Amino acid sequence: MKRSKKKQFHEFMSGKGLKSTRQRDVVLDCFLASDRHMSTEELYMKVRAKNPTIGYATVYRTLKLFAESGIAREIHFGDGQTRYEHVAEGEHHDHLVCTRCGSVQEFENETIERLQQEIADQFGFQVETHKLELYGICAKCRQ
Amino acid sequence: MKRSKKKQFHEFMSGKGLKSTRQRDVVLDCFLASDRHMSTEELYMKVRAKNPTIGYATVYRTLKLFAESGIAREIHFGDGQTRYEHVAEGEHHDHLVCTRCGSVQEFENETIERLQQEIADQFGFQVETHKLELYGICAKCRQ
DNA sequence: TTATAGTATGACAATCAATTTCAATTGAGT
DNA sequence: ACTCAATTGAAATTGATTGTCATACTATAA
Repeated sequence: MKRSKKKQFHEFMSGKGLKSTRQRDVVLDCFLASDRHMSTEELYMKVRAKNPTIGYATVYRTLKLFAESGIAREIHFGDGQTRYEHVAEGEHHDHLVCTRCGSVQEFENETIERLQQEIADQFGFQVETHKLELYGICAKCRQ
Repeated sequence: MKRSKKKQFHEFMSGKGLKSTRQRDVVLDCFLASDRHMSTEELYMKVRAKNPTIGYATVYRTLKLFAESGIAREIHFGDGQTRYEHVAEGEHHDHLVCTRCGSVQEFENETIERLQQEIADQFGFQVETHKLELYGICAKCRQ
């Protein structure tokens, strides 16, 4: 699956007449090798470890390309930092965000998805994406 | 209901030993007289119209107090601007955000709320708040 | 009402994430 | 290898938000 994401990204790039570079490959590798949720800064640190000459701006720019190409998605948890998560084709997942330790648990629920669709239909609204986040205290922190 | 929000805010303030001032009253009036979703800048403009000497920082600070007091809630739609919405006691509503015209439609759905609770329980997660937003094209923009 | 102590204010500086600028470099097709 | 547009890193810039600080104000006590 990592193979296919690389491919997806490279196809997107060449389709747009954009170039494949050393730096972008490093950023891509770090991203694919990472946890699902990654702040730009976290990724920048990993990239630095591999190649200290790569600049912050490049990481920002490359992450935007990931989002455009569809292999990543921007997420905002309201703490002022943009994060990126991997996008698995067609799959949607939502988040349980612990407000104490910051951990993020994912979940999926088909019934909710369907209800969302119904609601949107009622309003004549055409859904493109959605965001569902539950904030609270995770099991570990509650002990 | 506006009466009670004013009261709620003033009780919060005096309970914390904070003071009621001309400026805060203006900001509060503008907020209560406004649409449900308001960026800080929009509110600042309205405040300015009433009293041009009130500064940006005061509006920011006052909105934070609104959130603390429970009469308002911060919302983030991912466009880099913090917005505030009115909080009606106990009520939760979710959003249909049009990515074309920026309009926001609210909705409520009890079944979804219940499912969220069930999911959280499965993970031993204690929900404090949640956020559900559907992004797409609104009926008006689709025509 | 006046004094008093602590809070609030506005102007401006500072911060933080994110973006842009720009001169120098590099990638890909010819 | 050559050309040209795309890319890069460093630094400057933006835009939102927060902090600083001297002055002004509020609320309570006296």
